Amino acid sequence: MSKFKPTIEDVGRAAGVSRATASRVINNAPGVAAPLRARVEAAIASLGYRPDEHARALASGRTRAVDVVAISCPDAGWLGNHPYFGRVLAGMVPVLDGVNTQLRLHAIGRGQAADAIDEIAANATLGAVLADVPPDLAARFHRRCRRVVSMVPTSSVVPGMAADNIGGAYAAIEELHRLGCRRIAAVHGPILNPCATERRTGHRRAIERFGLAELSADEDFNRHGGYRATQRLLERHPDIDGIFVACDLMAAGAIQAITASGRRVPDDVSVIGFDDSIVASCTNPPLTTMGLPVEEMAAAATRLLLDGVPPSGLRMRFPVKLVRRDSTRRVAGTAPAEPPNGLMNC
Amino acid sequence: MSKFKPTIEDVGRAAGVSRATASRVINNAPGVAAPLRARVEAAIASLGYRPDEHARALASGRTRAVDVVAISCPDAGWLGNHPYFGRVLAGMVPVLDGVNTQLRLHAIGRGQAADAIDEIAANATLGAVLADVPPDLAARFHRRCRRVVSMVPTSSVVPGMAADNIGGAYAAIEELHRLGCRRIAAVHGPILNPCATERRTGHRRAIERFGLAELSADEDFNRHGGYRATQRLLERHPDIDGIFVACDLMAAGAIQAITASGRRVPDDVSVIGFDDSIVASCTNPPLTTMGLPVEEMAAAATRLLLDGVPPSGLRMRFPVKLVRRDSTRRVAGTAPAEPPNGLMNC
DNA sequence: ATGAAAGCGCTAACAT
DNA sequence: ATGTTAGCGCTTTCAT
Repeated sequence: MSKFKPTIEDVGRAAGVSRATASRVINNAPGVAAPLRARVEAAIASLGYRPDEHARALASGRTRAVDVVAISCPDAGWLGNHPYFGRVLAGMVPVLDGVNTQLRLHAIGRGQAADAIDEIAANATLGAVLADVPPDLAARFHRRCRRVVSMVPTSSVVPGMAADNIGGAYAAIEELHRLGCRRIAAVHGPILNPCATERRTGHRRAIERFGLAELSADEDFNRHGGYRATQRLLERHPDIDGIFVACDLMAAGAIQAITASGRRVPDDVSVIGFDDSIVASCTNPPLTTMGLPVEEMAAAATRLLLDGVPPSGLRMRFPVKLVRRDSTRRVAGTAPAEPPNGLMNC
Repeated sequence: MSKFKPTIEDVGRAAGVSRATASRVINNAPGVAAPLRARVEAAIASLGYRPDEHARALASGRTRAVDVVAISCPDAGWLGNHPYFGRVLAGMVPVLDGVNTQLRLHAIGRGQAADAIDEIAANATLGAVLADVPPDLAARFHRRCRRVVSMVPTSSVVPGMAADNIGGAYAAIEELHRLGCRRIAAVHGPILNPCATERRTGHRRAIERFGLAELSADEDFNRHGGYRATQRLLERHPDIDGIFVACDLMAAGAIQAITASGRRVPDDVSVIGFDDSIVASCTNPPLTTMGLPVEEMAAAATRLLLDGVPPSGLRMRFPVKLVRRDSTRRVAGTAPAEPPNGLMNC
């Protein structure tokens, strides 16, 4: 493997054409005769030519980069600790691999969020994946730059990845009901959060369908919130026998609160979470949860950006599917989950 | 805020000097008279000049980038799911912020690891942070490129961030002993893993010091491994009353296994983990653990790379400190952990 | 110590 | 359809 790095000039020479023609082929621009194009492509292959991204960026004025933006809570280690972001990155990296595109990570604090959004939008090239950006800021970004896709349903004009949150929440309640639970409570996320809203809707539909009482509480999407909400719920309605919790982190807190109240999971209270993140297999008992294909969604979002400007209002739908572990009662005749009841790989 | 982006030419003109001089000031190269330097600096400030990284890279032949490399298990969603990597990134991002340096993320599979390492080393610019790279590959990287720092102690020539794994493990056993445990077992990580080795050493020293029997098992650093090891240990030594587990993920499995055996945590068996990652607060009961300052370590590693070539064999030491939650018995007179016994922010 | 000038590898007008 | 040429913004000799 030689040290020499071929330039477009070399390619042109090898193919017996000018630099410009080589450039056209590389960027598959129109206006190159088929035979020439073939020769250039052969030259590229045989030389192992790879365009220099810096020269390209300098000459054309545009860079190839995808931005990932997340609002970080300054007080917490959010970005770092929250299982969600790692999954988003994990989904993006493989699709960016080999397409000469840099991945820029932005963690912006709540305070200067609007300015940061403007700045990122102004410098965007291929576009941005919004990992956890509230609707108003997402819309703001979209107003300044169309090359953007949100990982969650948000302002209706902003292209977004739409997991079936409604169906997932409905299915969770349905499962609890099938398991025999009749006093089913729900721990929801923040009022303003779009995902939380959808999951709330699914829950509401299900309780209407099954004729259940509405027992619910709202809190922030974190373990502590889940703990508090569950504690409150249990005090107010001691006969609760099943809880749907709108995210795994909260569900971890819910299980702790149930245990602290002297009840057992799932014997006294069944719990279903949402996400299927790493924490789902680390709770005790391991958490039954509605699995979200976060990595796939992130990959799809990235591909969208790579392919051009995503059409405004686009929604890509993703299914949410039940992952049974041990925080829900087992119905007679059902095989127990594979011991030790979690992902084998974690 | 105008749309105009000043170039080095503008700076030169504003300062009444040539482009070359401006360039020298920008790169603080020697050979510029103090007064001129001051004028150029003033011009830069007033114009809000920011050098174009692409032009710079093209002209100089070098880019400003820091690589992060992690070995990913292909079968698992490792990079995405493992709480560790998110923390590493979270530590790096803030120090890279505003220094015009790109962060390249590499997740390489076990198979083509050596090739990938060579490739990354060949293209490294500011250098690489090795997040989870085994000693032989770390050494290989270092042989090809000195601009590298490992997040864990590894081959002795490779600069590394060294958490006090030995002291941490020792302190964990010490705590268990203080709490009254006398049949203390240890669940260790893989034989070849440097961190696991150090934690094993700390454990060994402590049991010698306290005159305890050596009850231990080795498994992979994941929940499943922790589960299996604990299960085995409990079968062989039913009188175990405390377990030190070499990482939080394993500890989550350990708690599950203890519960599954009909014992209670911490009443029958106390558990101490290692890392203080997100999962530590999500187990049930919340996990007492030895906290590792991963974000700080990653930040330090990044700064090292930014500052030049880290000296071979460098070790930066970081303390590991006990975080008390509820998986360890409470001694009489000790205040209970803050309810709900976890990080308030997660 | 400072400036002039030649590229870095590529794209994009403009010619042909 | 293809080639020629002029930069993109910067670093870096080489003169002065």
